[in-house]
Amino acid sequence: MIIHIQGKSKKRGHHLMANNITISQAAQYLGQEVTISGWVYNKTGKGKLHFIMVRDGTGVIQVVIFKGNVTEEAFEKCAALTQESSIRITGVISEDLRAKGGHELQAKEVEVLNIAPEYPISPKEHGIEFLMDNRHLWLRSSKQHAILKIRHEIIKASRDYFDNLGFTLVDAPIFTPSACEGTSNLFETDYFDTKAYLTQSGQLYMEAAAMAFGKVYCFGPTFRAEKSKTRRHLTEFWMIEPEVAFFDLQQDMDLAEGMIIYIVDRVLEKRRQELEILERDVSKLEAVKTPFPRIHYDEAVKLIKAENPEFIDGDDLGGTDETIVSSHFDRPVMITHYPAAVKAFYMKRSAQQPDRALCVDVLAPEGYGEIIGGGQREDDLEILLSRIREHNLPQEAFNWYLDLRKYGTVPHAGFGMGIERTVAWICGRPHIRETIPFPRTMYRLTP
RNA sequence: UCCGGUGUAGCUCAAUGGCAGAGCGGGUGGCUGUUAACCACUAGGCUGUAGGUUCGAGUCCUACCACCGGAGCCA
Repeated sequence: MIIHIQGKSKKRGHHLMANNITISQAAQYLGQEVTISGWVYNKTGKGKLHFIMVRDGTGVIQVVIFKGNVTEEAFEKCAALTQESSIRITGVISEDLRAKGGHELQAKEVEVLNIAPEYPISPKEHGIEFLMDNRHLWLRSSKQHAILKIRHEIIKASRDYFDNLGFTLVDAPIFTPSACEGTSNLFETDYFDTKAYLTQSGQLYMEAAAMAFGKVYCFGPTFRAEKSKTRRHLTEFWMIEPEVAFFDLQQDMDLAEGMIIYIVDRVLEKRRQELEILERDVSKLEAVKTPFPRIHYDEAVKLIKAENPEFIDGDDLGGTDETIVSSHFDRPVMITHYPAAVKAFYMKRSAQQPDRALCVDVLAPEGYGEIIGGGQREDDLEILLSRIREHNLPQEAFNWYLDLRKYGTVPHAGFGMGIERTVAWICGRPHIRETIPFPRTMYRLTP
């Protein structure tokens, strides 16, 4: 057999007719001749022998090239390969316990697509600013790769969860004429001869959709122009927001709990390998089982005051307060009945405690904080009107929303789950900026 | 916006107010089983910017810029 290494597309069409496979499939092709396309992840050698770690997005495999087996020219070409050079290799998959993963590719033919110049991200440590400046390249690193694979699994699992329950996906607009909740700062854009704002929530639109379809959800980006500088904040982040007609707070909480269980189970089932790469303590995730503790705001305050005496009853929970509460439980905890004063205008009030909202926040374990906020919506037209006035919101902007209470109003509830915070928790990452492909923060708009 | 911190080689970091340094990465050479290989040699600098103190400033002072961590706000 003629063994040679092919140069830059010199003999296209004369390749050995081998199967094109992904590295993840390599184990199924032991002893067979295959072609793999990918990038040089790392290279080492021993004089007349090259070891090239090649990754293709599905895995990493060691490619072995012996000088005695190939031409001088071919060997030189492989010697010139640099980190992140792109190549296509044909060879035989063989078993070898010295290789990571237990098998390797004995190269017969290598096509060099591109020799990369000095790659900025070396296998050693780097600072966060440098890595974020190189985010477009950092995505190739194993941990970042694993995080985004898990992010995909979480998104897919949430959508499957709702789809399986008969929900309809109804996407909300990104451009909105006004604030949804009237609280946080919005990004303003020129919209022809008027102003438009980037959405901070699809919820109001989901309420309209729920009255048309019964069970709906939306999934999309949301924007907050807050000058927040913490590990929990981005200016652009993704939310999944279900809304269900005829649901009350209890049913809403059941829905949220079921979703979290479903997501965690799915990630444990399908993304073990990625959790391992991230060195995630999976026992923490395996502990996430039904039922989740459901505690009243007043109970939460007791827990908080025991450790933070300065907390003022009636205030919203701060980051450290959330950590105090969640540290008492090994699974997500649901806090209900916050003071209505700290919540949005559309929250329905409790009949037993008129100063409390029929709302729920879900705090992730291990100090990851709020991942879900939701509750039952005010369904009475007159009460909603007075709330809009109390909050000094422009009634005109909410006329369409008020129509939902005019024409066949029903009890309904829903929630929003922040994808990045959920990914951060499940992946055990300290900072949410690693959980989105290209993060946007107060100080970062590139790449 | 407030509080604290850091800016030195491509990267990660050293350097009592007294010659600008190491490891990694890059380059050259060596090695037939490497796993972040190893060995030898080598190139690489307006010490964030602008002022100031000093015989002398990477080091001390002032302002600014950039980023990091935290707070507030929130998902």
